[in-house]
Amino acid sequence: MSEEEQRTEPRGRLSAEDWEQAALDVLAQSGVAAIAVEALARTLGVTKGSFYWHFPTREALLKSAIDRWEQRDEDQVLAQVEPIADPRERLRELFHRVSREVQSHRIYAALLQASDHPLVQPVIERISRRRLALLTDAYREAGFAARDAAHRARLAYTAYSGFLQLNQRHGMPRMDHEEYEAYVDHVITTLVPA
Amino acid sequence: MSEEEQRTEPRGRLSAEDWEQAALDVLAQSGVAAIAVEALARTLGVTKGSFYWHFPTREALLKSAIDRWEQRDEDQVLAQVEPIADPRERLRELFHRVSREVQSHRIYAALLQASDHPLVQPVIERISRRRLALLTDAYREAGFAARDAAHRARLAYTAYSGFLQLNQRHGMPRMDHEEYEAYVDHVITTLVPA
DNA sequence: ACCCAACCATACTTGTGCGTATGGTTGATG
DNA sequence: CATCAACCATACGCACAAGTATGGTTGGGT
Repeated sequence: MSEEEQRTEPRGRLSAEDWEQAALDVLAQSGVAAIAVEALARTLGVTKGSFYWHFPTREALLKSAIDRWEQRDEDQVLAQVEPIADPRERLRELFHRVSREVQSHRIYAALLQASDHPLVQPVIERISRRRLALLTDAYREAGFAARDAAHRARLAYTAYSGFLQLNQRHGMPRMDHEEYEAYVDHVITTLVPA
Repeated sequence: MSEEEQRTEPRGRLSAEDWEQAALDVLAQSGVAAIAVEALARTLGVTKGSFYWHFPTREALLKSAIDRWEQRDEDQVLAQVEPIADPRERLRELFHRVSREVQSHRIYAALLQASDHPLVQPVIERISRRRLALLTDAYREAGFAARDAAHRARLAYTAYSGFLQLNQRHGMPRMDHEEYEAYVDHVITTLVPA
């Protein structure tokens, strides 16, 4: 979680997807509340007149953008991790991947912070269930009893969420790259059975 | 984290503290954004005219209320846990206490969710530092090397934050009382050295 | 060349919540 | 019992962001 990413605002006419992408960028950097149609219009070089041609309402944009992200992200995670046969190795890889991604986790963190919003609450719930199930299955395959697997998965997932919460946006004493790597290793050796 | 708590709205004239307490109640249940002066006035049975006698602005109320909570909460935690001599026992007690408190953690969770707010950001930062230091010290006393102690403390604290985030307000598959106890035990045996 | 659908600008209306202005009520105190 | 400070009500003003109404522009197909 070190590099920066930036979208290039499209020149010329816009499509609904352009608005969704712009919304996701703002979401990643400033949270759900910062997604305002006039502000978005400014960054896209147009006015709200354009927006309300593509979407009936701000909520509609939010929904489309978030759904688009959820789809992309979920496919990506599953494709990268599911094929790994050994469950311990799969868990380690999962932790490592998660520790290196940037934009997608920024968005998840932003959604997490706005999880009282009626539109994002079900998204968070779906994602939590899916990822928790992914972890739980891996732990079971790794030899954990059903209950312990569920608990360990929950622990891992809450640690992940809490980390996003406390680091990305503010909060904790920051770590440099080297210490961050050491931390990730510590987490893996603590939470993944040898 | 199972019982409910409720403040009784005071009859008769109000003081600044009454407003602060009401604000904290709303904060615990509905988050920072829900602290609105007209809404608060309604629940207190008065109008905004009253509010602006006690406080110059909404932000001032927020600051006072949060500061009051931070003070109370910090004193309480430290008083209850610091006297325990054995570091492992202290850690276990800490986890258990944290798992049973309600209102104070609701408030912390609410603040966590609003940690991009300029007024709560420094509060979260202070609290994170203090609690992280508390944990780190305990792990060091328990025999961890400096680096490992810091990492384990961070893991424990992020798990705590993430748990609050994902449970209290929404998100994860909910647990009944018995399973919750089992989960806490799992966390303790996983994160506290035997 | 023209025309229509896609796209955008301008100028509104509306709702919400903070803050202000001003005057009324109450209770402790001399 | 009179008075003054503490407390509260009512009625505003104002800013900000969403949404609406309406008309203008642009480009690709015929």
